Amino acid sequence: MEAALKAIAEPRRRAILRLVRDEERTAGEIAEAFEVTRPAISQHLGVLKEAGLVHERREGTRRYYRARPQGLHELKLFLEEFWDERLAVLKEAAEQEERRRRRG
Amino acid sequence: MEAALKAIAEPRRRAILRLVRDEERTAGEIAEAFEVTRPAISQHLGVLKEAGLVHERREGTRRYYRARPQGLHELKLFLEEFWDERLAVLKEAAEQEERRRRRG
DNA sequence: GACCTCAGTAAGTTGACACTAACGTTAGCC
DNA sequence: GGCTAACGTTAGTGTCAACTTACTGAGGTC
Repeated sequence: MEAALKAIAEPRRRAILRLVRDEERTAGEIAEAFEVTRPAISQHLGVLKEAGLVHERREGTRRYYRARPQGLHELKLFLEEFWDERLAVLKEAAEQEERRRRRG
Repeated sequence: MEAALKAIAEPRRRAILRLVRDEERTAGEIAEAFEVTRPAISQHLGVLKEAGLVHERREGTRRYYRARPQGLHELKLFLEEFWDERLAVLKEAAEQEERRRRRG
C-alpha cells in the first residue's frame, strides 16, 4: 500500500491516472497532455507501474498504459478502517446517547 | 484532498492516526509511542490537523488529539471513482462479452 | 546499413520535508 | 514572583524526489 499511497500523493500522477482510466494511451500521448518533458512523464509512469496502479502493454516501439484500479484496493481498505468503522462507532454512540436522553 | 493525501502518505502520520483512532491522547502520550523527538511529533500533529484528519482539544496546558475520519471522505470518493466505477465498467464489459459468446 | 520514431535511462540540480537542538509560550502550583 | 510541566515554534541539516538535459536502445522503413 505504501507505494500506491506515495504514488497518488503526487498531483501529476493522479492526473495521469485519470487520463488512462477509461482507455489506454501511449507514453507520448500522455506526455503531450502536460507541460513537463517526456522523460518526467516516463518516470512518473515507472512509479505508477511499480506501485501496480497502471498496466503496460508494448506494441512495437510504442507502450500503451491503462489504469489498474485493483492497485487501489488495499488503500481503500485502509480508508474504510478509518471511515466506515469509525463512523459506525460514532453513530452507535450517538444512538445510545439519544436513547438515554429519551429515558431521562 | 491534496492535504489529506500528502498527510497520510507519511508512514509515521498513519501510525499516529491509528493511535488516536478510538480514543484521544495528549501530544506527550503520542510522542512517547515513538522514538523520534517530541517536536517531530508535534509537527506531524500540525500537518494532520491542517489536513483536517485530527481534532485538537486544549485542556490547561495539555492538548488532546483524536482522529477525524470525516477528513478522509473526499479521498474515499476519489478512490471510488477508480475502484467501484471502473470495476463496474469492467464487469459490464465482461458480461456483454459473455452474452455475445453464448449467442454465437 | 542508414535513418527516423518512440521511449526509457543517467547525471545533475533544485525544492520539499522529516528530523534535531535550542528557544518561546501558556497554565498551574508554591 | 519564581518554578515546573506540557507543548509549540524556529533555524539549520540531511535526504529524497521531481524535474531538465543529454544520451541510449529498440523497432520500423527505405
